[in-house]
Amino acid sequence: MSRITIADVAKQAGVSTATVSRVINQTGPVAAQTAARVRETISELNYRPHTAAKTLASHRTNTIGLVFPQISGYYFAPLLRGIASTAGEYGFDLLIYSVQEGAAPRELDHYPIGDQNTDGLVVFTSGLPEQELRRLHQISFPVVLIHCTPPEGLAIPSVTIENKASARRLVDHLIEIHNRRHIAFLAGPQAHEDSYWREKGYREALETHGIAFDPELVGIGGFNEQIAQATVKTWIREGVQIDAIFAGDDDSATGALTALTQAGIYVPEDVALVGFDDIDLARYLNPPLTTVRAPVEQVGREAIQQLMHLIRTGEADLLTLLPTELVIRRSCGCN
Amino acid sequence: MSRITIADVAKQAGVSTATVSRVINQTGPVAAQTAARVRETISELNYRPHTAAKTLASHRTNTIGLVFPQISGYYFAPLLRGIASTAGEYGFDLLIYSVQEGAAPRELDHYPIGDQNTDGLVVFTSGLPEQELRRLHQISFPVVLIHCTPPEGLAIPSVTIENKASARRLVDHLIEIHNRRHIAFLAGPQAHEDSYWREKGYREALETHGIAFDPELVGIGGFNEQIAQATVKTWIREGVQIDAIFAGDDDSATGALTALTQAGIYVPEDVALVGFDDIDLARYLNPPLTTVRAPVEQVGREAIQQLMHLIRTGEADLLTLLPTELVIRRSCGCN
DNA sequence: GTGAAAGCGCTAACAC
DNA sequence: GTGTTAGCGCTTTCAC
Repeated sequence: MSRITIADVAKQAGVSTATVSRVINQTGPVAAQTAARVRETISELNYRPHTAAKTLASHRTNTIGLVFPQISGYYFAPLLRGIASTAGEYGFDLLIYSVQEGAAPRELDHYPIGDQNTDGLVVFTSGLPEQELRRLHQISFPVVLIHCTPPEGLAIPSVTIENKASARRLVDHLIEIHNRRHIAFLAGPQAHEDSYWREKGYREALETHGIAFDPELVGIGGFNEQIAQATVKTWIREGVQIDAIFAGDDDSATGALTALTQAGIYVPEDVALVGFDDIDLARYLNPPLTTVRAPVEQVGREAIQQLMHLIRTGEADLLTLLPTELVIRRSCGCN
Repeated sequence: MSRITIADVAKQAGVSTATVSRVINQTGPVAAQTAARVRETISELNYRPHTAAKTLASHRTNTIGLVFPQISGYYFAPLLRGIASTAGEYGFDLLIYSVQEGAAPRELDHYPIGDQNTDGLVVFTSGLPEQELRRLHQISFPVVLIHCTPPEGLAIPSVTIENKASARRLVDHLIEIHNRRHIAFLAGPQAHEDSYWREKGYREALETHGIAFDPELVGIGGFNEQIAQATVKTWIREGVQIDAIFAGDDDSATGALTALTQAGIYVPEDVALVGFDDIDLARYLNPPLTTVRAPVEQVGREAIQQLMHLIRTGEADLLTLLPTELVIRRSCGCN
């Protein structure tokens, strides 16, 4: 049962392998009649071109790679959906590699994904160490970053969402509509870019409204329910004066809500609460959570589009910022 | 900037390409000293073997393929995590293909994933049409199915979860502990295997307890919140007598809960409610939902393990059934 | 323990 | 419009 090759097809159809190749790839002219005969033979023989041979000969893998630090979180599925479907539309296959959680870091000289087996890479947040990123950049290998700024001096295109502006609008809303002045912020993990910009928006909103920034009111949320809950508990115990909480993401908002509720503090009457992300759960919380929605799937689509552009032309937009949208529910005090 | 090849390494290290290949793949004996020199040269030159060339020469892709009907749902991320991490542990790359939703069906003779570019496939539910499955089976290509029984006559290994037994235990619980006798079932989509077995478990529980099966009490849930809500609304309007609902999945349970609550019917006092899946939301519902938890990530791990076995030995277990676990909360009447 | 050389299945000049 | 053929970069006998 040895594999059927292009030579078999050529022989059976009474043409050369070059002609078969031409009809398959629609490269170069072939007489309509010949083409028809070849196509017939192909399906008769149930022939399928061997991907590796094609790649080796053409220097194109027709595959794009996706590197993920870990497969989890509410945004994973929609993001991958955007990426997979767009890649498919361009006729590209998708190779994915997710860094093993807690696994030993890969030896430098053997990442399973890269220029050896893809035409370009989409890298999510800190999926790849700076060194590998530099190497790829140096050999002009197409890479697009998602939710991540390139390291110093590397002009790598990136696509991400508008964090600052919507964080700011959210806090503006708290101040202007609901008259809150003592607004706490639950920060995400250290060095997390999304968290950084959300905090930035928070600070700008305060400043604009002449409210002094109080470092005491910035706590560790860790983009995590338990951590946020503990932090808010501490605030309550210590009697920190707060009339609103901007949680860095909806997970920490969920934890904050639990801490508040357990302490008999009413949301939004005593303390208004807002989050970021609009996870499924947000609308089921009690009260339903006011938050910000990001176009996650579209981030994936856009990343692939930029990557395709980069592969084809060598150029792409250095920064693509996708707009986010306020989702007003009841936890801020509305309704 | 032409690519560094094995020949460059060989030359620089003063050996033949065969020797370099041997140290890279640890195939065949090499003097320790020679090996060291070669390794040094490799990292000096920053050499990376070209995947396609390797594949072409060795007839092994070292890649496994994953076919998905669509990227969504609560189980997607953990399932993929199980698959990706296990594949990685075996040193395999992961190529994924998800059928475009609403896209025209692929031409028969060109699936982007298959024997041309992978060593084996994991297929989720109805990811691949029967015809392609038959073709692959015929050429003895390794395939493992997830959450899906192979078509008639094809002995393809599959791994899935215990639906029937836990559905039955759930309904037993409703009958024995909470004394319910008029238990409705919200079925999933037509021909959905999980739904089929869950209903089977439901029927068995009824039968065991001498409760006649009443077709009136089986409604369309569609594994969907809206559909389930509409169905339950209809039941209420028509005055169907019900003291419990077994929703085929948690999404339909959520819809059922909304319909019940809106009609002023108390859960669990008037009508007990149970679901299946244990989605994140389940514990946040009011009351928290009693349901069944499936080891989703482990399904992925197991599928890859079976596939690896199949690739290596040509054999695998025809059916792997992973146990599920009752998660008792308050919507059934407990506590 | 090591090297020479024949492919693996395809593409892409180039010639006709 | 079509055929010939030289690689693509690697693995793998087979000698030595």
